Amino acid sequence: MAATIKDVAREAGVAVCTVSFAVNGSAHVAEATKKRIFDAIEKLNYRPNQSARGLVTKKTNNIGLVVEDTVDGLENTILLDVVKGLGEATGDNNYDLLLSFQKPSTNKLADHLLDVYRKQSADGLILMGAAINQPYGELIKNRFPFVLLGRPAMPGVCHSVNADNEQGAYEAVKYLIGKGHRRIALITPCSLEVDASLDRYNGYRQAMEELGGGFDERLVEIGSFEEDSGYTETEKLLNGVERPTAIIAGRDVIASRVVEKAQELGYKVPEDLAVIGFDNTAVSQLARPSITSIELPMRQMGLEAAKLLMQLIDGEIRFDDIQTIVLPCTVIEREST
Amino acid sequence: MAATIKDVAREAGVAVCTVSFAVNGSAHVAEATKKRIFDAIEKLNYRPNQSARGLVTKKTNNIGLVVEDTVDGLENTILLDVVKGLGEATGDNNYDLLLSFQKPSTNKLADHLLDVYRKQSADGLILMGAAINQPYGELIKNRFPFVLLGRPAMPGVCHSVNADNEQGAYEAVKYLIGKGHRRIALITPCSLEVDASLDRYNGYRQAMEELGGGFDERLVEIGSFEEDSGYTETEKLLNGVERPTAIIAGRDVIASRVVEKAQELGYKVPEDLAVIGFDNTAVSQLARPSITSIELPMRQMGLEAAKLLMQLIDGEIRFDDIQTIVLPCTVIEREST
DNA sequence: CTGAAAGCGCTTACAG
DNA sequence: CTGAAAGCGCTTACAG
Repeated sequence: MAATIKDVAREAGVAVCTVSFAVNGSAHVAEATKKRIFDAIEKLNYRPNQSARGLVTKKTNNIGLVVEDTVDGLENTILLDVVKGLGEATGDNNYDLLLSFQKPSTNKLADHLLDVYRKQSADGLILMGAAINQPYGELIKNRFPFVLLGRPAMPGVCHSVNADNEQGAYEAVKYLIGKGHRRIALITPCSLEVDASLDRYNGYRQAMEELGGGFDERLVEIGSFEEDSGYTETEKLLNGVERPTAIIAGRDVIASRVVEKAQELGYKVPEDLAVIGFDNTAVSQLARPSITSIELPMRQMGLEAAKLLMQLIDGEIRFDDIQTIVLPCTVIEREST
Repeated sequence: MAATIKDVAREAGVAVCTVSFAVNGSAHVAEATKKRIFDAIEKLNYRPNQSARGLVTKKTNNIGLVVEDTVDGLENTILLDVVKGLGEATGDNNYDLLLSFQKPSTNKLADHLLDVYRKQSADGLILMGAAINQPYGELIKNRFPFVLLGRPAMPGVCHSVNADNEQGAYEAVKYLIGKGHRRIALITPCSLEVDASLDRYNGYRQAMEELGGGFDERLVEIGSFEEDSGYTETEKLLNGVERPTAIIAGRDVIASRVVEKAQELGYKVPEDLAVIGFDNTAVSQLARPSITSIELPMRQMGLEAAKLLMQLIDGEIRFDDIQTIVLPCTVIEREST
C-alpha cells in the first residue's frame, strides 16, 4: 500500500539507487534530477521503510530508555523532565525513543534491557533506576553503547550522567549559613538509592566542616522510606540539646513533614526554623509555606545523556573512553527559609 | 557480531526455516529437533533481528505513543499512569512503546505522527493531547490503526478511550448531597480542552437538576488557566446571595485556591465549606486539609487504549467498527468534605 | 553522474 | 516433518 523506493524511481524516471542517493545525500545527484525525485516523493508521500533501511545499515535510529518504576509515584515526575530533555536532543537528530517502564520486582527489566540489545531494536540504551545491575556484562562485552542516568557513577565501567548531590547539599548548607544559621541539621532518608543519600550526607558534612565551624553528628538523623518519616526525627532534633535553627531534609516529602511537626510544636517556619528539601518536586511548591528545595537539573541530564549516547553510537566517542558527566544542583528559594 | 538465524541453524544442524518455524511456532517441529534448536539459541543468545523480521512480516511490534507536552507540568503526572497502563498491556504481548513527547507549538507533533506511520516504524498509534487535529485524514484514508486517548470522542470518526467527565461531576454532586449539602457551586476552568470542562459542567448541571432541587446559574463561576484562578471566584461565591456550602472545582489546583481563600475569609474547611477537586493529582493529597477529588482512571485508560489498539492491529476489530470506550471516575474522599 | 546487482536477516509458500 | 529458494525494501560497492 505505502509507496516504496521503486515507485518513486518509476515516478521520477530514474534508477532506484539514484533515489537513495538523493534522499540520503550519499552521492551527488544533478539538481534537475533531484527536483524530479523530491516531487515524486512529495506526491507519493514516500518515506523510507525503517525496517528495510535498518536491515542494511544496521541502525534503527531508536534509543532505548529503560526505566525502573519506583515505588514512590512522586519521584516519577522527574522522569518527565528527563524525557523532555531526551526528546530535545533526539528529536533534532531523527532518533525515536523506545520506552520501557517496568516494575523492578520481576527481572522483566533486565530481560527487556537485554532484548532491546539482542533484537537490535535500538542503537543504544539509557538506563534509569536503582537496581538494574546484572545485565551490564553482556552489553560491555559487546561494546553496546549505553549510559547510566541519575545513578552514581561506576568509575571506569559505565558512561554516566548524574546530578552532583554532594555539591547540592553543600550549597544548601552554604545558603543557610549565608542567612546566618549555624546549627544546621540533616535528616537523611535511608534510601534504596543509598548512594544519592550518601553523597548528600558527604556534601553536608564537608560544608559544615569547611564553613559551619565543624560537623556535629548529633545534628544528623537517619530517616526512612516509611510513610511518616520525618516527624519523629524532627521532634528529636527540636527537643535535643543542640536545637537546630535550620533543617535540611533529604527529600521534599520529609521536608514537608518537618514543617508540619515544627508548627505543631509551636515553632514558626521560617522564623524559628528554616527548612530545605531536596529534588524540587511538586511537594515543595505546594506546601504552605512553600519549601526551599535543591533542584536537580533533570531536563539537562536527559539532554546530556542523549547527546552522549548519540556520540557513542556515531563513534565520536570511543566506548572505552568512559565519560562521567556530573551536573550541578541549584537552590530554589521559597518561603521556608 | 550478533548471532543470526543461520548461525543457529548451523549450530543445531537444521535448515534455516526449521529454526524459524520453531521460534515462531508457525509449523510443527519434532520435539528432539526443537530441543537442539533452543539449546543453540540459548548458547548463542540469539534473538530474531527486528528489522529483518519487520521487513517481511510488515510488523514492527511497536506502538507509537504521541503526546502533546502540556503547559501545565502537573497534569503530566497523569501521563505516567497512562504509560504504566500501556506497559501492562503491551509488555505481555511483546509490543514496545515508541514515545514522542513534543510541544504543541510547532507542528513537529503532526509531522512526527505522520512519520511514524509513513516510515512504518510502528503498527499503530495512540494519541494524547488537545490540539492534534489535522493529520487524522491520511491515517483514516489508509486505515492505519490509531486510538485517541483522554480526548472527547469524535463519534463515528476515531476510536477513542476517555474518562467519563460528565459522570464524574455528577458523582461529585451526588456525594455532596449525600453529605447534606444543597447549595453546591461549580468553578469551571476555561480550559483549552474545553470539552472536558464542558462535560463536567453538564454532569454538574444534570445532577443539580435531578438530585439537587434545581440548577442555579448564580452558583457557577468560570475560572481560567491563570496562575491564581480560583481566588476571585471563591470570594465572589462566598460573598454572594446564595452562599454555597460546597464548591466543586474543575481542577485540583483551583480547589486548593478555593480552600486558601475560604480560610482567609474565615470559613473553616470542611465545616463551613466543603471542597472537591478534579483529577486527583498530587495537589489534592498534599494540600492541608487534603482535598477530596474526582479520580480519572488514567492507568486503566492506558490499558484499554493499548488493548483496543492491539485488537485493531490484529484485525480482531475492524477499523470501521468505531469503538468509543468511556470509563467511570471515582470520588476519592479526603479531609475537605 | 547514473544503472544493474548483490545482499542485509528474516519468513513463507512450495516441494519432497 | 524438513529443505531449497524467493522476496520483503532498502543501501552500497562496482561499472560505465
